[in-house]
Amino acid sequence: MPELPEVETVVRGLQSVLSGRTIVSVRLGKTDFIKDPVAVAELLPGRKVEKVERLGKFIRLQLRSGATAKNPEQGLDLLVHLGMTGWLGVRRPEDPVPPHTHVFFELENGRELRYTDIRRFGQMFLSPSEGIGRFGERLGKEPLEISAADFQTRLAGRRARIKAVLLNQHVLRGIGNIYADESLWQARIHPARLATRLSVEELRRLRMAIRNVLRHAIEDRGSSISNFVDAEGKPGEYQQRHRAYGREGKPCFRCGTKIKRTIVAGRSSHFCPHCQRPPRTGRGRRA
DNA sequence: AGCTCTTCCTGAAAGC
DNA sequence: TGCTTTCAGGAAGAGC
Repeated sequence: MPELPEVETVVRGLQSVLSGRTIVSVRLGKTDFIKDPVAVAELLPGRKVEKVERLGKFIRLQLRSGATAKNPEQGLDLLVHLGMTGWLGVRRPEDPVPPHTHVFFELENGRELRYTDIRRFGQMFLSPSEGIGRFGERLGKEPLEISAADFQTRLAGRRARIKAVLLNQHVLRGIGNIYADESLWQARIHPARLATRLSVEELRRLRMAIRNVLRHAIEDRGSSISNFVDAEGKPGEYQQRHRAYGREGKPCFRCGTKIKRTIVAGRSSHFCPHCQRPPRTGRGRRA
């Protein structure tokens, strides 16, 4: 499932093949995950992809139209969220089209930018480039960029369980269920702890764990769970380094205790019951 | 404010 | 064996 490292992997793959390319035409299949499909179909042809970047779990394609004296350049961005099963990549038109491919952008160099999404939990929408600042602010901070001081104040004020806080894209952007569990395991913090009860030292440890986990995951080109593959179709390898996620019943890499799985904040959560001590008022579990 | 539950969707895996 | 049910989860919205 695409989280920050997977989206970063896709974005890096897209940059080389998509930057400078112009969209010639648009073909759409199912459109229930697109906010304004008519606008996508009508406004994108003729626009050039200037830049590809990641905003949390969103992929941002910065598009520019051919500016004339009469028509000053109107910056437009296409934002794509891969949801659970989304894939975005460039193919040749003659390449086989996987099932559930719903968006085709024909490019001027004869290639095709395609969007495939089995479950259609993804999102696609347009935004004026000027509005992207406000969009980014609502999203919370990049976990690899946030300062230690900012991290402390943002998280310490939260009364929710730390797992819920990590998944909240308005606090930090880009962390999903896998990397929340992996980071909490590395920081030795139980997912059901209340964020506001974490010590300064624990918050420091958590920030470092998040940075460490995300950086290694990016190096490994993400985790291939749910058939994730990058923009070229290559799987990631970080799933081989998971220490908590998906390891229920297997020994903890630190102490050998069996990893447990419970529901915290409505999400399946994996942790070591020995290294990650539950809160005193311990709840937040269910069979 | 933040919790739980529900909805969206499909395919894999578990259950019978 | 083969059909049915459950589960997975990112995000948003309802209701409490």
